[in-house]
Amino acid sequence: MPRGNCQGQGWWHGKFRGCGYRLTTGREAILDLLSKSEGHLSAEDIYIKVHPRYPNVGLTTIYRTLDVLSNLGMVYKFDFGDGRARYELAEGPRGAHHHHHLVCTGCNRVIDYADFIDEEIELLQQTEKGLGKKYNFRINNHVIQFYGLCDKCNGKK
Amino acid sequence: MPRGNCQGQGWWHGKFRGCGYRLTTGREAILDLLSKSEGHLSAEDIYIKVHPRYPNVGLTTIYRTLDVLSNLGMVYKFDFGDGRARYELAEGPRGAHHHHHLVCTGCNRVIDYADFIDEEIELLQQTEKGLGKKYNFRINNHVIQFYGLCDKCNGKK
DNA sequence: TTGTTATTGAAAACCATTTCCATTAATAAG
DNA sequence: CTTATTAATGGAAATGGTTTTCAATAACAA
Repeated sequence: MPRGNCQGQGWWHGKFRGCGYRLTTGREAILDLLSKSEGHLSAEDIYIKVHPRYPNVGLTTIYRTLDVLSNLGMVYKFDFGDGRARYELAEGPRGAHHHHHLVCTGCNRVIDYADFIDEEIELLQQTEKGLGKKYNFRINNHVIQFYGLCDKCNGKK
Repeated sequence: MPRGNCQGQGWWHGKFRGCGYRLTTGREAILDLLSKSEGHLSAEDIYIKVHPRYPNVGLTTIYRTLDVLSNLGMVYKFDFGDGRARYELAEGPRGAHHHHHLVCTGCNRVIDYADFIDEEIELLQQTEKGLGKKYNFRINNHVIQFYGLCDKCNGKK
């Protein structure tokens, strides 16, 4: 059964099955948590939330599942510079609320923003198109992040 | 002597001295290499190039120096998803050639591009301004990256 | 030249993530 | 439903980039 780029439309089950992945308790629990949480969860965050209820979902499984989800395009993986990866559901059941990130390098707080997002998306799409053609790339993702100091951290000097 | 955000104009020496840092052989060697290399060097890359000529510049010093340079804003630190940080001189002696990155998730190749860069910068500046005001952030950096498959990796399926 | 102290290297510690491998369980076939 | 196949699992161990420790060194100011 095919495994590669399985970019479908449906939700969990169909997508998993269609790509030859099995639907397990752990995977459902992780997807469930992600869809109920407000973004930026680390593998450990997820473990701490999921493991008590599903004691036979280990940290290893969390990592493996996140990797699968990431490859399927169902989850985005971010690096906010604090030494651990963060994960976010790419699109909720009721459609995406696209946003980008504003990261405080002082306290590692991350703010989702959607201001100016339309202009950003517009520009990104043009750029993707142009770059894709020029460099012969099949672009399927992008990252925009701003780094700075939040008011609290800025005050502390 | 002050250590914090020392965003000056001059080049190495002045900047270092002004911030209370000492100018050492190792630091000069690292800066020298960075200014002569085309971007995206990892700490190890730098070590391999610098250590033979300066045997008493260890990997630890490389990391520490890169950290200092990064804090001074003289070097940008990037994560291209291959598990190691990459560093780039923020601005060459003859001024910056600003660019963003196009990363192949297949072979980890990184392409610098400067197409559309003017529009990107323009939008980024507007966004920075707006976000800074709205969220009370002192923004001093940004990242734009595109991820995809280069022609070779795309062909392989 | 000398005193102060930032900087250094080597080794050890750190810690997020990955790998190993024997066991378990999801799925398909009968 | 039962059984066979093999993907998935978890705990422990390994990995590997980065950071910390600490005694020795070297930049710099006096």
